[in-house]
Amino acid sequence: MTARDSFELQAQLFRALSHPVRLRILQILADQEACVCHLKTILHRPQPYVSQQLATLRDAGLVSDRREGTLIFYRLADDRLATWLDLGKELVKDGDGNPVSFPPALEGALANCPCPRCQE
Amino acid sequence: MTARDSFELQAQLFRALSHPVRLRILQILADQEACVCHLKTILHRPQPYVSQQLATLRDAGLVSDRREGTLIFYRLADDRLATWLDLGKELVKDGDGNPVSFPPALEGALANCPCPRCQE
DNA sequence: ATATAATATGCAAAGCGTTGAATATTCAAT
DNA sequence: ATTGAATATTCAACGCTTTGCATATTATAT
Repeated sequence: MTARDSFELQAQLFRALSHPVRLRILQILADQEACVCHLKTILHRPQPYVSQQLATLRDAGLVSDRREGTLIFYRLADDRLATWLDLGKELVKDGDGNPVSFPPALEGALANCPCPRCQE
Repeated sequence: MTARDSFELQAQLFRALSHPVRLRILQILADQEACVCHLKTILHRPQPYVSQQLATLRDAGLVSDRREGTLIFYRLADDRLATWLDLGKELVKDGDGNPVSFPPALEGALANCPCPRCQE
């Protein structure tokens, strides 16, 4: 492992994080694991689109998944990720250099989500 | 500021960080400020290339600069950035999922650098 | 075996980032 | 005013990312 390689690997990690939808997915998963249909409902995006973003996160080693019947639940691959992402939010500035406030993670069941956690 | 916007701004920050040369520059600046010629010497890259990467970092609000005669010194715009980047290194994994070790920041004067800090 | 629900993959068009090369700017010195 | 040194900007070619859409896979139920 050369020095150049380690920075390339770090850059790959940041590249996987440099997308607003993927960041939203990670924030949702920071709360608790979620199936694809749950994410698709929250994000208002077509299912293949969500699966593609999840594949990018999976390839980067940021999330892992587990199958339960026909549903597949995704979760953060590393517990430290959520904490680190939260810390990083303090460094985000808008166009004028002012700090940015993030919306609270939306928790609980979704009325229009077909997954078992939402249908009880 | 909508929710979608805040994640877009966060994504822009990560995009600026998703480049190996820019990450090396930030690590160098985490030690102390440096002029372009110093960075160019360490990185073995042509001057316009280095200035372009610095412009990307500046546009993202990650570095700021100060002119001293004909030299321009760059430094981290936020003290918390260095700490946060260091923390993030623990999350970097190689292709097999193993942790990655980063080379120590190379400090001190450079023999082949023309800047005043190296010519004493 | 078939049908259906949930998820994944493949593919192409459009957009964006990267890079090298040429050129422009800024400052200091003569 | 001209020169030289340090840095910045512009531009074009190339490659990668994004996105929507069609299709494939996997598992369950009948």
